[in-house]
Amino acid sequence: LKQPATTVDRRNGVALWRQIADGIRMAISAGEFSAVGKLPGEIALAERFGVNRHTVRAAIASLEAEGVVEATPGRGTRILKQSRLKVPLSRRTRFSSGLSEQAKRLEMSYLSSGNEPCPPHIAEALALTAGDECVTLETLSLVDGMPVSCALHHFPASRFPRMDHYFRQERSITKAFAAHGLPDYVRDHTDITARHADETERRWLKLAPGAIVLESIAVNTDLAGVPVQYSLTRFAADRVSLTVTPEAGAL
Amino acid sequence: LKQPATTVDRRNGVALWRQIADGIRMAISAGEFSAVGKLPGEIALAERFGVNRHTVRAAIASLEAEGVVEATPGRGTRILKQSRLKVPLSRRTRFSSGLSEQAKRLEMSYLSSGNEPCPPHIAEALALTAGDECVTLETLSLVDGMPVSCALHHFPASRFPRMDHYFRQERSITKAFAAHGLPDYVRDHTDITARHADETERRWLKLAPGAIVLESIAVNTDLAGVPVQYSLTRFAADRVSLTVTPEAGAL
DNA sequence: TTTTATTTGTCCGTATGTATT
DNA sequence: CAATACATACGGACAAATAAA
Repeated sequence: LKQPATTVDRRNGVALWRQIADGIRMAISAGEFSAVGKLPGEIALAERFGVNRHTVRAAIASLEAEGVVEATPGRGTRILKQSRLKVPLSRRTRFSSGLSEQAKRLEMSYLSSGNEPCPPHIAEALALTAGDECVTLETLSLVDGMPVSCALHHFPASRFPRMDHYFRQERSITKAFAAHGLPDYVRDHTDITARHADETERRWLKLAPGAIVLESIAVNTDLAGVPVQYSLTRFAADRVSLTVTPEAGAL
Repeated sequence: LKQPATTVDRRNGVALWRQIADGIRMAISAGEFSAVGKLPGEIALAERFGVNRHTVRAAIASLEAEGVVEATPGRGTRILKQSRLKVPLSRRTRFSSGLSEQAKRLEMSYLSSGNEPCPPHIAEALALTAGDECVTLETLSLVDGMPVSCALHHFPASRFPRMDHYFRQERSITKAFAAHGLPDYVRDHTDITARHADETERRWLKLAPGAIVLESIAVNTDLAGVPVQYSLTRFAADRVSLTVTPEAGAL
């Protein structure tokens, strides 16, 4: 009797079909089936994971809903998506730079904005005193029409009172800074974690339940080192990888 | 009627209690309850997540099993572990540097090693021709006894034929390089993605099913820019955040 | 010390989701 | 498309431990 190649655990809060869907997705992005361009048969997959064929079917159905594969009776399950977008992180990180070679259409759309007292931990990062006013801005980045990241930005209201207004005009944070008389800015530091996407993120990024987001918390400063922007960005983990390079200076 | 502050989804393969456990763990590491040092009551948490108290209890039970919190009747649920380990990424990234202030015991243990023809994509990164021999080395990093990351390293066999041997003696890649006559090396670039942990990673890193790993692919070079090391490192996402800073130079 | 409120722990039952045969 | 077994989630009620009045 053959031992299952990949084991899955029961009774741990994650349904078997989801664990298997994740396992198949992982194998796809590792290029395991790229030679044939389609998945092994349902029975073969069931043996590989040591589960029933119905369970594999449930996993494939969820991958189909994600647009990762396409199952056709008699033909098999074809793989639709494979590679990830490389998002460069450097000392001069901008949305457009580095992505233009990888895609045709880059858009940054407006979600919401506001004006509120700065939360303590953000005030600290922006070198403000807690309670100082700050401008908030929520944005969504799309690459060739596919949502890639959503972000919540904080700016000191005293220095950049109309960031939201200028952003809605220009659809660019760099240009909104320029409109405030700041021609250039650099990345101070970036903190990267990963977690499951919540409901709002899944809606904005068009993610399936259980999907993973890469969360980056970044602080930008002007050339004198004074903080000008605090950003919390969430990337769809299965669509991007973050690439840290020294070429454009340290991040 | 009050809207739940944090939303969780049903019927998507991830149990509610697991989503809530992740949500509470996230809030803890964000320092949300650090003022009181304990969690809100079960009823308050149930309202916050919009679920039954029993569901919150299941979440807390799993956090208790992880050693994150400790529940006592009448007293509440005390927080035992607080923050994520901040793993610095810089041009001079070393396992020990930057972590020594955050923990007492830093260990790097040996898992396995080998000698094999270099896979094409790794050969390209190491500036070798495909099929050239390379030394592989698998390691596990522990911080205060808790596994934090596991890694698979590749080295050019012609230049560093005994990396595995020296590593097993010294328990340090830096020292193993030094034993080969390479006193210093720097990080060229790092590629970061996130995905669900597979079974092997769950076993090594002591992770629950459904847990997330941050995967970093890094290339180190000598001071002349010649590649010396290709590393695939998987971090337990709920135990670390990767911090990219320019202080020590670019990563 | 007693009382009271709060909080965790345990019991019951019921409905639905998950996985196998 | 069954039928079955188990896990998950909810609702209510009450007991036990703790802390504060």
